[in-house]
Amino acid sequence: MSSGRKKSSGGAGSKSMPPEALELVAARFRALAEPMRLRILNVLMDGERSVTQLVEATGAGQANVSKHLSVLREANMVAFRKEGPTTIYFIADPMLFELCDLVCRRLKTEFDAKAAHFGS
Amino acid sequence: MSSGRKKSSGGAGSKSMPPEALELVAARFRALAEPMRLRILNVLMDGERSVTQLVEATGAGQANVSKHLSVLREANMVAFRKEGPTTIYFIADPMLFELCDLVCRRLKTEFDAKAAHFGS
DNA sequence: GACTGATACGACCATATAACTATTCAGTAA
DNA sequence: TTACTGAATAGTTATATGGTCGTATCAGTC
Repeated sequence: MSSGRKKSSGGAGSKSMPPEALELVAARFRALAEPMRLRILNVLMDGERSVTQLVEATGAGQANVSKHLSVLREANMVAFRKEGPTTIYFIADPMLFELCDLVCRRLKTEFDAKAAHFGS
Repeated sequence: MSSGRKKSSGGAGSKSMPPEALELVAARFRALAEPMRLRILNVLMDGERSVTQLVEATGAGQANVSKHLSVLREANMVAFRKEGPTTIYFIADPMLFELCDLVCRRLKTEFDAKAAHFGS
């Protein structure tokens, strides 16, 4: 049983999902598939920021940051509040912390495994 | 402290990551950003399958499935073994189970929250 | 009202890529 | 060898999207 897995494992994997659900999940991952958006999220993980602050922190153009923020907004990953003329964004989805941690840990594992091959 | 988070939370979020690392993480998510690839992974979560079986299970063209499999291979998410003339693919990254479970649960949470608004 | 700063939006271009068709390659059997 | 099957690849097209520029909108100030 190297790869077999019971159907009753959980709520995610097994039992074929309908196309609409797959599209929703894909859209989720698609929002995270851009380095610039990850950088924005990474900054926001340190605390809320205005658009101008994000522009400075990322080095990207204002229009570009604004567009990426709208993508993250539609994915319900960030939210904002208005404070006078400025808009302040913050992370709205706590899942992001777990998600990024999961992927980063996995990448580190693979990297270490590769490094071990050279170290042998 | 509604959005503040300590810097020492883990290995993922905080402390700005270098662009190369962000690109690696993005590539990871990019591989999961296609419904068809999710469908393939979903089938593989029930156990290993040949390419032909995947073609039948997904309803996609053979060339298309093959290309998606190569993407998943490069992302180290699936692996394969040859058995005579057929190639048998299986999930190589256990992280996928957690990852999909995480996203699916989150989607369900949001869906239920929206449904509650109508039910009130 | 006019002006300034902060942000969002639309148009545009360049690039990436999903899906399809046809072809090629590898392995097996006759 | 030839024929057949399973799988990968090349070439093409259509679409999606990231980045940039210019402009619109909106809040605050003079």
